[in-house]
Amino acid sequence: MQDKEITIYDLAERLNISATTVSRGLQDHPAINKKTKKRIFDLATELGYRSNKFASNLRKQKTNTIGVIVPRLNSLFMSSVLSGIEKIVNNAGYNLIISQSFEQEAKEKTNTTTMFNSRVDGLIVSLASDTQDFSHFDTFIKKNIPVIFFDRIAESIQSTKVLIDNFKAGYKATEHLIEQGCKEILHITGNTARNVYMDRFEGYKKALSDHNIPYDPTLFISNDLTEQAVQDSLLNDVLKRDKLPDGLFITNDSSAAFALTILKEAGLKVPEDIAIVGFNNDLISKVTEPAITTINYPGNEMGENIARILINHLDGEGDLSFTSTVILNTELIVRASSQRKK
Amino acid sequence: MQDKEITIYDLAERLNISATTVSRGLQDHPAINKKTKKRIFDLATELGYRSNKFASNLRKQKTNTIGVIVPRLNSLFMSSVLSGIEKIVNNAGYNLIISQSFEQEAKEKTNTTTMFNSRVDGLIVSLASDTQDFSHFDTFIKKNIPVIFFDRIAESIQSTKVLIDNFKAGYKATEHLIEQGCKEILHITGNTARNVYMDRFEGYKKALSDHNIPYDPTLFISNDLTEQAVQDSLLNDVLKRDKLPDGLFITNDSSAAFALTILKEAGLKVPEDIAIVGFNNDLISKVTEPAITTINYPGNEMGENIARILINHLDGEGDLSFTSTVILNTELIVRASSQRKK
DNA sequence: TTGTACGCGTTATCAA
DNA sequence: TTGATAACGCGTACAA
Repeated sequence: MQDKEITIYDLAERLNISATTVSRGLQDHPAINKKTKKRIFDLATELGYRSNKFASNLRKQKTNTIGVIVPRLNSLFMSSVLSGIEKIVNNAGYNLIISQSFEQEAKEKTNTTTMFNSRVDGLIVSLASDTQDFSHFDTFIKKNIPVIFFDRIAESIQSTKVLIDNFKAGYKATEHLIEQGCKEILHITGNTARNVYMDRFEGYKKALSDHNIPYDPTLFISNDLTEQAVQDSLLNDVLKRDKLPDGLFITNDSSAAFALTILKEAGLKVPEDIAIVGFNNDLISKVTEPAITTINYPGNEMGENIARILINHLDGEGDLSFTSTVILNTELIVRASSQRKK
Repeated sequence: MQDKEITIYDLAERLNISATTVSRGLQDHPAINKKTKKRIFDLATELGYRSNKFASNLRKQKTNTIGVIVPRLNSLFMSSVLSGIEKIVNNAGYNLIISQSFEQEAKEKTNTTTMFNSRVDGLIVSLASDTQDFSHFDTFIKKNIPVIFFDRIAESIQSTKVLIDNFKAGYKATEHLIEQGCKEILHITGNTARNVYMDRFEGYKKALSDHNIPYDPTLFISNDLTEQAVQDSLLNDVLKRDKLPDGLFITNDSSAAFALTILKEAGLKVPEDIAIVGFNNDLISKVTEPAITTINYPGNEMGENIARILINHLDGEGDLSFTSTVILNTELIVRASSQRKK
């Protein structure tokens, strides 16, 4: 420690005014003389004063910190969301604490507790894929600390939710495959306990029925979408069948890329033998051979929306409509992996 | 707010002891009777007591928070590093504040200031690619707040650094291409003001000279490694040359994947016409056609190392050796994009 | 082994 | 428009 930390008392002493006035001046309090304010600010910058957040937090009982818990950071979608959140939240003077659940309920619970103990003013969560029990959020709800869920939400929790229309996206993806002439569309997806996967699945089924294609349960596979799981499902099951599917709708781009690799190795031609649609518009979908048709997720926009809602709430506005649901639009991006017709 | 927040005074009152004893008991102070401790802990859990970090921080003049500034979150490497850091840091009772510079010096400066004002106990930084001036870290150094640089470091700053041996990695990658019969090896990389790119470049040159291949400056291209830049360099320059290179060492996997796509579209065969080696072992390198040979970066290990060093320092140990440099090993992962010989 | 008393830096309250 | 004072919850020197 070289220079001692400057406090409002130091400023007050030098300016021959009270610490109260300094505090008010620093906060641009309307009742303070403009000249006094200027003197305060000038000296503050001169001496390198910085407000002590802990004293302030202690006094105000507020932390100006927002917690974020996500399953994983390593997707373009997640980092776009975070980027959006961070932008808004920073401008509003809040800090961000980020942690990952690595798709595990246990880690999610621990993280939630940590956030609680850090007294975040608000929490933003995208659920781990295997979270079944939501009691770890009860402490927040009890204390009226706002929790916003996004993307992977819990239907049963009363709280604001921000997500895309997964049903519509699933519908669009499936309909696109049908329009490309696919009749036997395989759907590989995650745990349907999670809304995102369930809704996409429902969209898939609706598109089939709207086009008079009967739903075939053997064409539905639910696993954890890891490389291993996708490989298992394809090699040990699908590729051993007598009748192979001619379309694949798989609900994330990395998995789509794995699937593509495996199918090509098995000698299938994409899109001629099997057309593929992924989900997320991650970088990876652009560089495979062929590039993968996918659903574009508005990550940044979603992040900004989440942050705005939360901050409005924290700043005391918009309190009434707090248990709302915001649904964002998605867009189908057609690439070579599914184009069989011009 | 439903339940009022419990403080050590509440506990003290109920147990008919002083707040001091409660405070000590909670901290497992040796001088406190075991039975008293037990009574304190039991009541604390019963009432849902949680320590107020702000009061504690205020009192201790320590925040138990560590700041991390990285260029971007969206690579497997970065999320592995963060994951490693988070693990160690959490176990040691610290919190993590993460922010992204998006490769911009200005944003990096702002983030640094925010971290400073949040009074982080330590800072972990990987520099933005265009950062030239490091004065924003001076405030930390002046106040003796430890700053650890990793991966993208600043040679000129006196402080602990954790990184891989980029020189060796560059050497290995290049040598591998030479062994596969390449003679005209194109090297596309980032801003060589940054150590990671400069060192890989030096490794590249050394490998060439050790194998008696003269260094050809026209085979060296430095850009920002974005999709656009890679495309420009290849389409508007390299592919128009009379003599095409027969090897490409490009220092990140996304760029390698872009390059691969572009070269294939231009009618070149990989690895027959041109063999490719990337860098990072990101997911993307596994799913391209062909899969890309790359350098595996020990992200997790790096993260854990960084965190351990920092925490040891903060806890008062290892103070002497604080300006050390830790270098981790890398490994070449050979895939189809470079294999021309068996 | 336990308790008293004070201070960390800020802000809310009340008074001037 | 400004000031005096107390309080936020905790940790610690000193005392017992």
